[in-house]
Amino acid sequence: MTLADQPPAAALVLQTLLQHGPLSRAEIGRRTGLTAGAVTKVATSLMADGWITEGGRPATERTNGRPATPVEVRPERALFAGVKVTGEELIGVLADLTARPLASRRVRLDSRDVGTVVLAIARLVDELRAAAHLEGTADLHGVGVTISGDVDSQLGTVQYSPFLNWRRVPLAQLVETATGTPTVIENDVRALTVAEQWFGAGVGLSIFALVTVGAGIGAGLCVAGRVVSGAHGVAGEVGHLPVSGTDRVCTCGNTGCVEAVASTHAIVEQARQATGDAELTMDGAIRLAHTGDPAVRAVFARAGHAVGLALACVANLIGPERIIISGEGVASYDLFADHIRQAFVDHAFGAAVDCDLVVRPLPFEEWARGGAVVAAQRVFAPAK
Amino acid sequence: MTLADQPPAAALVLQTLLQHGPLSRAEIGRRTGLTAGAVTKVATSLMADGWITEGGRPATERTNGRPATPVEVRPERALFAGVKVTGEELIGVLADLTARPLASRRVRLDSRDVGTVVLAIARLVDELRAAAHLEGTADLHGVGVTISGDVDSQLGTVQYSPFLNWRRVPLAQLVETATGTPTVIENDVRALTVAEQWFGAGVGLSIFALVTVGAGIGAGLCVAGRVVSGAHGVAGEVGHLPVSGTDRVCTCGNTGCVEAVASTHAIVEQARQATGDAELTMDGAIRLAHTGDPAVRAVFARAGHAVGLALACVANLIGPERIIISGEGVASYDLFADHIRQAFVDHAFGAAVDCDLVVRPLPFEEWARGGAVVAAQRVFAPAK
DNA sequence: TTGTCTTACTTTCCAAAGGAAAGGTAACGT
DNA sequence: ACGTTACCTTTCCTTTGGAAAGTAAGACAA
Repeated sequence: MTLADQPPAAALVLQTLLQHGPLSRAEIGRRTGLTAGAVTKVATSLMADGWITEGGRPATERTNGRPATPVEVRPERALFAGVKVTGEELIGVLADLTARPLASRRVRLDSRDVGTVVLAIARLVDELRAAAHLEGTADLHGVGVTISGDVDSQLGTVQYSPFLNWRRVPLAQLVETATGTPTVIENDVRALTVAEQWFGAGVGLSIFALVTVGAGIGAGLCVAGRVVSGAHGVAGEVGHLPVSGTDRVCTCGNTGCVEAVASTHAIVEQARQATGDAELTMDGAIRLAHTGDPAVRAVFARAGHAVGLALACVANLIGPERIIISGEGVASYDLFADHIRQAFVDHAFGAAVDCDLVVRPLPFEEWARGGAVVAAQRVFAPAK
Repeated sequence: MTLADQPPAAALVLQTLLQHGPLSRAEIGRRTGLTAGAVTKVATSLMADGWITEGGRPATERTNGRPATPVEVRPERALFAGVKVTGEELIGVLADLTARPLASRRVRLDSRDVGTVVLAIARLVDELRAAAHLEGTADLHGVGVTISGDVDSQLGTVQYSPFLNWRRVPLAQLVETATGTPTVIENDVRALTVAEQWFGAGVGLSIFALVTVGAGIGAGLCVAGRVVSGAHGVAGEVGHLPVSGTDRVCTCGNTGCVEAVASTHAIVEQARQATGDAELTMDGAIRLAHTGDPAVRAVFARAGHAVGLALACVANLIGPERIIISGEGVASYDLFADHIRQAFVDHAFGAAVDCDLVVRPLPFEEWARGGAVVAAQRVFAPAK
């Protein structure tokens, strides 16, 4: 089922293939530091177990010598379900071993009661499982549930979820029982970070950050191949970095938080104040800004400035190779972009400005896919 | 010479003994996860090579059964020199394997020319070497040079040092040639962080930060056993987090930097403005504050507030188990302490307030000791 | 066609490392 | 004295991956 009965190097080889597509055995050896003999043995073993297969075009060009026989991952070897839980709905995705999404479903939640939600998750997973059967492959290998808030993925418990008002819920156990499938849970931003680490804009980077801008503003940090969880479950809380003046009060009760000026809610509120239109929506504000309304544009400018400062904090503190900017807020990115960049380059210290800023509009399904990747990690990156 | 001819587990065992004093073989097995047999083998091998010795009181209490025979590190097995280079002087320390300082020297620098400094380092190391001979043990095993600025410890080059105005100086190679002893170099704050990680307030913590407050304000981060270097050599730049208002301009040209209000220089300058006394020194400012001068006290309060915000940023972003506060500024810590703590608890998000704040007055020799520890790391934590 | 060159892959052999398990050892209590 | 307990040692064995020699498959040239 897992790689447990494979040699340790098998995980290394599989990871390399997952991240870098079809490769010849020789190339795998070069990248992993294994000898050619070792690669052959591992590859044979992985092939016997259906994890990889020969075929696929080699990435390398023609040369002298014997032509290479590339091997590649068999994506259908294992399927995973990822479920993102919000206060209002469940978003589910079925993904294969290479994290390609095969199906997705959304379900509204009418109750935030633990039992109800667990049942809804189980039903959603069953639908995805049915879709998996349509794919004509084996059963689900694992389920990954992601949720915002304080999640202890080791224990498998949700320590505290503000949106659902849950405390110390052993969600992994509950979902595992309800679905009959091994289940892991993880904080939503961290799961998204893991997905980017293995299959997104973080592949191959030793250290990077993922910042999501939207209803909330959060971040995931990946250092030396592991996503930082923080000693107390708190990490990547860029939304509450105190960098944006003292005039607005954040939902957390403080002043100065990035979220107090740059969250969707904060932007709408400020735009309403600026225009005097108490009914203004985000879309309306974006339209006004696009038509050049100076007051609304100033709101976006300030938000962009705050986000830029937050990115500078991240860059100055951990020195990432790249910061991936994402989230619903990215839809109106053109309104912030210059201000984000400007504030960032102004306040990034020294070589920290060399940090690469990348914008990725990750749709909501991507968040659910993060869950699937976390579940898949149990297979291809065991015991980390 | 090194642990190279010892089994891989030897490093693990030696590290455990270095960090947790005399332990019985059984206890080592429990802590490292090795079997009893493996520990015996490794211990025998380490003992044959002089790294450890039987003896020392066991930390555990009397119980039934055969009494334990504790083993402990032989500190004199290897000696290391640590040198901290500043713009004005060299500080050198001779330390043993357990990082205990055996001797220390200071030398004024009258030139910042590379050749001159290298020569002065070599002379200083020779003096320490002489002291080592007095100790009646073997020769120096390694030299660790630390220096503030952008240091690439892999390459062994100082990429940029503002204080010395050096660029791309292959210092490790130069010092190694001049002293005839294997030499490593490292950024000074990172070296201090490594020292705390192995032998200080960071022992046993999975994630912690060290913040130094003084002429500059910097930090070292230790995540999952490794000190973060940053992709571009920049990391832990808390001094330039933009959290402290826009009225004062930092040396980096920006406004809002913590250093602009909380560095020694900034405090003196603000105190001079507040009192109108253009000759006021730091000591004078501290005296005035202690006698209750409200204007000067406000300067310290603001500095403490800024440092507290910076600590909150660190806590919110990486979620350390502990933040060690250190540096020359700690001398007047009583003037800041409450404001630091207040700003920290106000702005630390959620469980991040559980982060432990510890004050450690690390004298300047400790910085040099950091270099010795970095050099020693090459022995007991190879190839990390 | 044939030989040589180059690179890819496979096979065989082997040394290292640490686990499992059994045995030896030194204290205590009865 | 004897059992109990926990520590330590020894022996044996599996696993793992490296070294090195051998095989395969194409290009190229004579």
